[in-house]
Amino acid sequence: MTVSEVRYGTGREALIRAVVDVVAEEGLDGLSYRKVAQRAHVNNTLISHHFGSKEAMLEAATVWAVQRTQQRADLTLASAIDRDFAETLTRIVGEEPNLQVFQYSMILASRRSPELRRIAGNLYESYISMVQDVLVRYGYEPERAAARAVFAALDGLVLQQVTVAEREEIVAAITRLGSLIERK
Amino acid sequence: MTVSEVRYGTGREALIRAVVDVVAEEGLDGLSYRKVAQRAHVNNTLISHHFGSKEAMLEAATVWAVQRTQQRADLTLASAIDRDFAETLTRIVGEEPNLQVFQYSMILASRRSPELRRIAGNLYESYISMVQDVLVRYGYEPERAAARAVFAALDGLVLQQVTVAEREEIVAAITRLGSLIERK
DNA sequence: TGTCAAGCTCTGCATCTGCAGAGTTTTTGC
DNA sequence: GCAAAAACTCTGCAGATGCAGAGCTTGACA
Repeated sequence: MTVSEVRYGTGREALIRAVVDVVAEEGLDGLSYRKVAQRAHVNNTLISHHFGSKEAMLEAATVWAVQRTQQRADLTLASAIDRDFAETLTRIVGEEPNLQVFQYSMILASRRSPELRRIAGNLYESYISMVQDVLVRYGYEPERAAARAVFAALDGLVLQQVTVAEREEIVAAITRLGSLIERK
Repeated sequence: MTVSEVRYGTGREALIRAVVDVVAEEGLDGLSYRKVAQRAHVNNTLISHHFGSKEAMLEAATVWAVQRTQQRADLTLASAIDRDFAETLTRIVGEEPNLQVFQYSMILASRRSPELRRIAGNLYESYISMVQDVLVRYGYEPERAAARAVFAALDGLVLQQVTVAEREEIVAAITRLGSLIERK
């Protein structure tokens, strides 16, 4: 029996990380047991062992990605949407773009999966709450619509960053967003 | 030979429409020649005949979707980001959600395809220009950063509409966005 | 040290996939 | 009306896929 390249007992997490990378780089259409396993340096049937099905594997990877993103969001926590914040957010996104791309893929996939929809809905609500806190510091009443709109702007700009735009363009847009919402 | 259910000569467009629907409903991972052909009511090998490959079929569908979206965007053209605009935009999105979902899928896929990246980049730039025109009417200088940010907010809100949020929430957020950017 | 459960690999298979090549049908243009 | 091109269908196939079932390895615990 071939000895696995990962430490015994760490295969599950290696698979999850591999899922995120493969999906981000090759899309959900490029995802297969063999590709994930190769990336994780384990045997592909370990996927069935740990997750049972492809769908369950994706759900587990989504939960992992969400947790990881929220840890990193805590590092980004802002009291203002200014240039510092823009530089920090785009730097963090740029360090691990696959994490974001994977999540956008799963957001879209949530249309076909009640469980993913629940996870995605909760994730977005938590982000909207964080933005709402920031808006309160800007002097706004705590209201959902404004927070949702501002969060959507950040979400949309991150989507542009990982797809068609340059980081500097996103830094400028986020900074400008901050000045747009300043109470005058 | 089985008689096709679509009028002779219209198979190509039927396939393209079917691609958009299948991708939106089942993801790129759920896309196959047989599924698309079944949806289009033609024989699956007509795909090879018209497009040559799966990738080329997706590019053709993207071009079609972009053109169709831009026609519909012209119907949405706003002089203001207000409640009327919000109702119209969300209504149009709600009438044909698959078109939007397909495009988000292809935006993500553009990371892996120079041609898709070019198409997506152009599409986004044209939208940002439209938003810039609106901002000029609001009394803003013609500058890219603000337009990009406001377009991103609309893009992010449409993404939420087709995934995790209710239409009324999006209407409220777009309306609120309008008031946030009003010069005071 | 031995046992058992969890982690892991190997073998195998039914089904699906993209698409090649040949043949049929419809349209176009002279 | 006929020939050629475009549109379309049928048959077939090599390769890929998810995952079942059996067996091997490692770690935990008594």
